[in-house]
Amino acid sequence: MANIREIAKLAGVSVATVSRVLNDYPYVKEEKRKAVWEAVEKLNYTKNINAVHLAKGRTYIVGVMLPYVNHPYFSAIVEGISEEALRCGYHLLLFQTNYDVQKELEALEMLRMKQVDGLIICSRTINWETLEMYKEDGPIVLCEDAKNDDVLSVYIDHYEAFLLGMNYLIGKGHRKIGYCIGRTTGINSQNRHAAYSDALRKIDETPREDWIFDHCLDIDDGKRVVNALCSMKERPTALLVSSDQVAAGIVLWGQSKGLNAPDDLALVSFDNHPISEALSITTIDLPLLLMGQRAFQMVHNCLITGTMAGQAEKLPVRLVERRSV
Amino acid sequence: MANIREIAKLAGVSVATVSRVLNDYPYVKEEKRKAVWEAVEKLNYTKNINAVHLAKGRTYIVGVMLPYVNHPYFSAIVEGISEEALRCGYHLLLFQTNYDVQKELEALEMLRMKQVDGLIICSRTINWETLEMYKEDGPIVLCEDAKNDDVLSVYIDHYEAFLLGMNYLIGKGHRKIGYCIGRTTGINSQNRHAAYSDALRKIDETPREDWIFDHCLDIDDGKRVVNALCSMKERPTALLVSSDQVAAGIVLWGQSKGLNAPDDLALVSFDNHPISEALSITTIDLPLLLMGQRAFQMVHNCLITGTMAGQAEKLPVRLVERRSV
DNA sequence: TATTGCATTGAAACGCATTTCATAAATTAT
DNA sequence: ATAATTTATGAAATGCGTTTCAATGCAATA
Repeated sequence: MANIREIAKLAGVSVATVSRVLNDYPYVKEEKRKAVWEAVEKLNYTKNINAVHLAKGRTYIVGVMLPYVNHPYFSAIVEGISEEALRCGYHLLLFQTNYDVQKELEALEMLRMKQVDGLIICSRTINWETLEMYKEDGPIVLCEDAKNDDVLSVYIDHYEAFLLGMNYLIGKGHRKIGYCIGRTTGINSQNRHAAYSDALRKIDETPREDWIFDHCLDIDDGKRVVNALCSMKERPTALLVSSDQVAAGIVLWGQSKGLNAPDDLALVSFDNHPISEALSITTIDLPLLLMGQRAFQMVHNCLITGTMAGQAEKLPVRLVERRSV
Repeated sequence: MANIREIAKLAGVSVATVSRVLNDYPYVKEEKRKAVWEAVEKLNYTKNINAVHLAKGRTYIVGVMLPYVNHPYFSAIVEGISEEALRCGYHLLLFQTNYDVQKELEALEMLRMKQVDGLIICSRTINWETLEMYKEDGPIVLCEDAKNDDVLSVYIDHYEAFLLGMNYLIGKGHRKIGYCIGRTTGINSQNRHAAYSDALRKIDETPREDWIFDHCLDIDDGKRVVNALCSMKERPTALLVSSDQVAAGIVLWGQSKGLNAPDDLALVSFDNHPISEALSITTIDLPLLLMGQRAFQMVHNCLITGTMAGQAEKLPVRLVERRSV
């Protein structure tokens, strides 16, 4: 593979001039410019981008840390990030973690090693203190409530969103309410649990452990929830479900068990994925695409301005009334 | 940021020795090893990975070219790739193309520039000849039928799969059959159309243009198809649908229009996504996760053995009978 | 004791593009 | 016509880790 020095020699100019031509800088005579392009053509030259990265100290790559990709929640965020990245000439490096702290650390190390110019964290397990150790290494944007102003974040206030759902159900007369969630750890989940408890406390009800369904991510999990509900002596009259996918599973598997929404079980879920519309599920719209877009914009903004002032942006949610309540 | 030379100076050894320690090579006295680690600690040293990439001529990154990520079909493939990549210590760089040739070329250029060690193409628009120009630059694996032995591919024989679906419907007595597809260009789509035509010809039916629904990707598109069907004087009795998502949309939106499966419209779709089970849709299982895994393994195999012998691996499909026919 | 061989270690070359600094030539301004 | 700019161009430094090659030291075999 030819390098820039060979081009310089063949074109009869210096490497600096070749670099100028290649990067479209002014102050190069037209004839030399032509000579360089001809040499490039003749030797079939292509830049070694790793040398460029080394010299520039930049890669124009942003890392995306997430537990997994094949879930609508995360792929929607990634789509948003990707859209913006594309527009700005950046690429995305995926760090799939499965919530493994070791893998999360690896992603952070990659920021330090300059593999990526910035990092977007869609979800995490790693603690706050560890995260802070990498603040100097490049912009990090969290897609969750940072509760902390010295880091960048774009987030959905899941306390508020859950409260919105709870109050809606309570307003419809429900008092025996449970919920489904992807995992119980994680800041989003904790916020949601707090909203759940607080809302119940207001109507003098106590949270019931057995009405909280963990590990609910996909349609299949709805089946599990339906089965569990069917074998309960006392069951909730309503569920708040953290994902439309799970709610869809509950609706569909519920039908086959004679557990119909909204009469036997009212449902309010989250995302406003097309599936919720098709199934007439009342849902709380989450601007996931927008969250991804804003996250990238924040990283990008830091990169071009050089400032890293912490800022947190809360995105609005909206209840979409349909027929599952 | 400290570099390897400063570490060497502080530890009182040569840079070669530092490199040996850092990379865990033998033949370094224990005391020097310790001195190096201490210097690393003291100066808070981290490798600049771009220098490593430049020196090694490898990045341990594999590129993934796809039109978009937020569709279950592609996110399943990416999940498979990612799983294997993780196991082998590789990372994934996303090239989202939206089927734009310019963007596809960019991904290929990144292979040439050594940004990535290999490339997996999930779907493409770019033509065969262009693709071949990058063969020398590193392993490229196609996730579609290459019909050509001098490139690597893992694929689902969509001709065969579509034929399987068609014959199943025909066996059930259907003769007026249409189909839904994501796009009409693309090799997979062409194969499917060929199977459709061939199957109809066998029973002396002619393909009907207005029973072929293009741009069908998501649940929403099912709505469009239902609306179109409802306003037809003569409508098909069965549809082959290239994605479970679309089939789900057709089933659900069909219900609200009094168009019920299987009586008013029989459906056979593809993927065997959980949603098809929940809706009892007869589907043809596509091993997407496996396809992703095998694709990565092929790239990886080329990288470690250095051989690039073209090979094509066909993955099996399987009809899952349920109640939409 | 002479010799083969492994353990250790460092100097220097290598991968390659970007960028700064100094210089020279060509214009424009005074 | 002279000073002040602007245009053009190359040498050399810079970013930084890996790897090869030669050399030295020390132990084991002949």
